[in-house]
Amino acid sequence: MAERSGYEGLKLENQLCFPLYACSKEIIKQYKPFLDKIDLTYTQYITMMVLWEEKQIGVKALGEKLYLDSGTLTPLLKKLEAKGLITRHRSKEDERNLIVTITEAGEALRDEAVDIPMDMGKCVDLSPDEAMVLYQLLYSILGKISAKGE
Amino acid sequence: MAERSGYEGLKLENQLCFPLYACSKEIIKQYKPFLDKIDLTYTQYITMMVLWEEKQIGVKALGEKLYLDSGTLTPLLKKLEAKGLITRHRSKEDERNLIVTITEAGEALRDEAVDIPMDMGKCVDLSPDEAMVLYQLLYSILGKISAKGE
DNA sequence: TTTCATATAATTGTGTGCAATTCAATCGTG
DNA sequence: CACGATTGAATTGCACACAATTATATGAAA
Repeated sequence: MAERSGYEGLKLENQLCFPLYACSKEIIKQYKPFLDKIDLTYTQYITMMVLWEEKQIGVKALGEKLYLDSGTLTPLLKKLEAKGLITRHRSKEDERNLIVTITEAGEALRDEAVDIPMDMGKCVDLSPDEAMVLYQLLYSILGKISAKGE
Repeated sequence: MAERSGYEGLKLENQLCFPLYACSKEIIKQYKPFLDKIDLTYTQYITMMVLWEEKQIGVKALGEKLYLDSGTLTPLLKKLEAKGLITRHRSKEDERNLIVTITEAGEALRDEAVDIPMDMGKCVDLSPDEAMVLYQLLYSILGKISAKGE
């Protein structure tokens, strides 16, 4: 009621996107000390999380899971390969597809990473209910956006 | 109950941080077509949003509002200056402080940006209640993290 | 089978994002 | 006033992130 300028929408505090963006960055920053211990960046960490589950996956499927494209993944995967955590090779059936496979060393790293989720949970400190609500809202948004792009 | 591997926490779907990170990126991607029209990147856009409100602000205060540091802001502000949207000059009282001031052209851009929040609202499509809950949870997290760093 | 369209990863270029360092200005203490 | 500590911006170096382009491989159609 107070504001009739027509510019109300153009305020940082009135945009959902901004706290989302800021929150994401700040939480990732909280991960840094824990990830430093296993010498991974955040993006490398979420990539390894997929590989700890899948053992083997194509770059395209990996990109869909992580919402990342080959421009980001190609150099990142080369670094993980250089660290000895994964191998990269072309699919025999279709040479266009590059398959990423976790190595022994990559598997072993999982044991060193096992406490990170709990350590981080302490940093963020939401109630289970709040976490659930937030989680569902975020995946609802992601679902709607993905649906739009087909 | 089903899973006793001890690795349950190390799954992408069980980490709050991941949907937050993915959601932030995907929404920013949705902004692109609208921001292209006024030739701003997302980071430049939120910077201009502060300046449309404040007219004039120091780099330090700007960084605190945007959760960005001088390493990000310095080159970004130079680009905005090159576009003629802002000016940069040192404070007379304390030469360490760099003051950013919006120009006429910067003010004028506000009129071209005025529809962006509504256009984006259509893209995300949450109910007002959901948006409010999400908004409050995010600022609650941001508040707790800021409080920890004093 | 040749050729055109499609699929996929890699490359290129631009713009963040942040830690660490540097540099200049200011402040506080003796 | 001197000088060491602090502050604030700029710089440097590294790692994304993504749009656009390129290159190669596959598949489909004539």
